[in-house]
Amino acid sequence: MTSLQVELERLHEENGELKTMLDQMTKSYSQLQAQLLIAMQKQAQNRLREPIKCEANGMLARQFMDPRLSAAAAIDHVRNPSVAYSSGKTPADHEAFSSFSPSNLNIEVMSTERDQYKRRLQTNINCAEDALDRSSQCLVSPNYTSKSSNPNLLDDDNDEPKSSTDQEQVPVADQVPFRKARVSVRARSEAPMISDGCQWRKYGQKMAKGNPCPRAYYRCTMAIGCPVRKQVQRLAEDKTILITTYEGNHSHPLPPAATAMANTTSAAAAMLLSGSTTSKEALQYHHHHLANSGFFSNSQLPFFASSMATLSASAPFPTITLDLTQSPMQQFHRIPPPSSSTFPLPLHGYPINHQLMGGLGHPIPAPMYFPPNYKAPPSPAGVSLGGQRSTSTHASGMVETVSAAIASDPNFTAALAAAISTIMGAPRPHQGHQESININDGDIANNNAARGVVASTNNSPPSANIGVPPGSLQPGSPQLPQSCTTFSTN
DNA sequence: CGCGTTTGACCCGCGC
DNA sequence: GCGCGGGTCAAACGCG
Ligand SMILES: [Zn+2]
Repeated sequence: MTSLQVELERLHEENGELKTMLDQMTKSYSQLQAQLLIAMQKQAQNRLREPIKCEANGMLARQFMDPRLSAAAAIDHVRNPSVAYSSGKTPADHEAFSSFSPSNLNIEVMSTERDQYKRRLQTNINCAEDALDRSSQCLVSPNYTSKSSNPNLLDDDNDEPKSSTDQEQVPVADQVPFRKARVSVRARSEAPMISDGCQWRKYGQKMAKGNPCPRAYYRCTMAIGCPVRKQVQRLAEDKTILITTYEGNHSHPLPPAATAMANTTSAAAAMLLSGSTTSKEALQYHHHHLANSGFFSNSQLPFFASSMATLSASAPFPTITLDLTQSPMQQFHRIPPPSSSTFPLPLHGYPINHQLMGGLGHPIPAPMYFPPNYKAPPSPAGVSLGGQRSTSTHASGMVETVSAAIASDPNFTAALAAAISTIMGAPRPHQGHQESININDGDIANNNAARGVVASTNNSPPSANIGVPPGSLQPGSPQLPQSCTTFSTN
């Protein structure tokens, strides 16, 4: 009895420690991510400024524009990331890469926002930055703001008073840009909706043009003003594949269960952005670079998955597509649409899958799809945080929470890796260059919540989704936190 | 009765 | 100006 008690106590302590650790990790993760995103933005901007030979589409125009404009555009661009995940089986399976990683990601980037962007740029040049919507901003918890008090996150900002810009002048809350970018995720799922840890309210449904299956529109309801939207639609050819397209950044802290997705999309969006701003070549370069750089060894990044990236000139919005459909074994090579080009890119596939699929620490009811070959995170990941613990995730109560939190770690690692890799490889062919980035914290002023829509919680539609445990909010991990640091890329 | 979904109207950009 | 298509609004619906 006594020994048991002692043991129990010990466990409690350990638990506490773990929690703390987790919290810290989460924080740093968030910070890193924010930094990363910012860095990416920056790169994008730089890229825009330099007249690079981009094969591309609309981007060219931008590039040649007034630097400022382009910068603004870039920013703007960045701020609205939209990411779509598409999963499904790949139509063709070449063996592109073998992947040890659970899922091969197929990334398609359609960088075709051009016209709209141009326009937008022209119209609100004055402060694209401000204009960035706070809407898509993610706020950071107050505590987060330790370092970041400098108001300027972008160099450009200096030039222009961000103060009263077009609309609301919120402190620069939006470090993370992406206004229009979209991230689409493809995943096999019988459930009507993938549980991504967020709460969604359906606000519309429409028959898509070339698809028998209707497209559903959801809005994030975890916070009243949250600008995040998502569209869910089944693939016409294969109805078992669900395509979820995300747009915007959460303006509120996310529960652990939701961070994976959020982070993933953010990273993808960032990549998209850097990619879009980058030429295809650059991307390839990036990939190559990554592959060759000893920076990360595969062993260290168990979660890395190979993926394909596609740039397309025909998409309305810059969109990046992550294909989670494949199980590790079935690799595939996606066949790019005629107008797009694909190339391999490293991305963190596993975690996504894991999380996306609802593989959080806690058991989730049916709706979720678990990857057939899903295994506990490879312990080799020991290097990475928390990897080892995640294996032992079936606990209850507190542990559950913790494990859930931990579950997101792998993702964290992957996301980070992806992000970093993007940064390192993509941007400048010419290496060696240091940039310091300052991010300030902001708050979000945006509240268009005023709409008639009532906020409600719970995402699960009748049949499927599972919500996230209400209590498991993770204040410390806003999707895009801010901080200020220096990044060196080379 | 409250709240989320349903569903047709409505809006808006775009091409003709 | 018109039609189309993607996207959103919001009154009505219907489920606990
Ligand atoms: Zn949200």
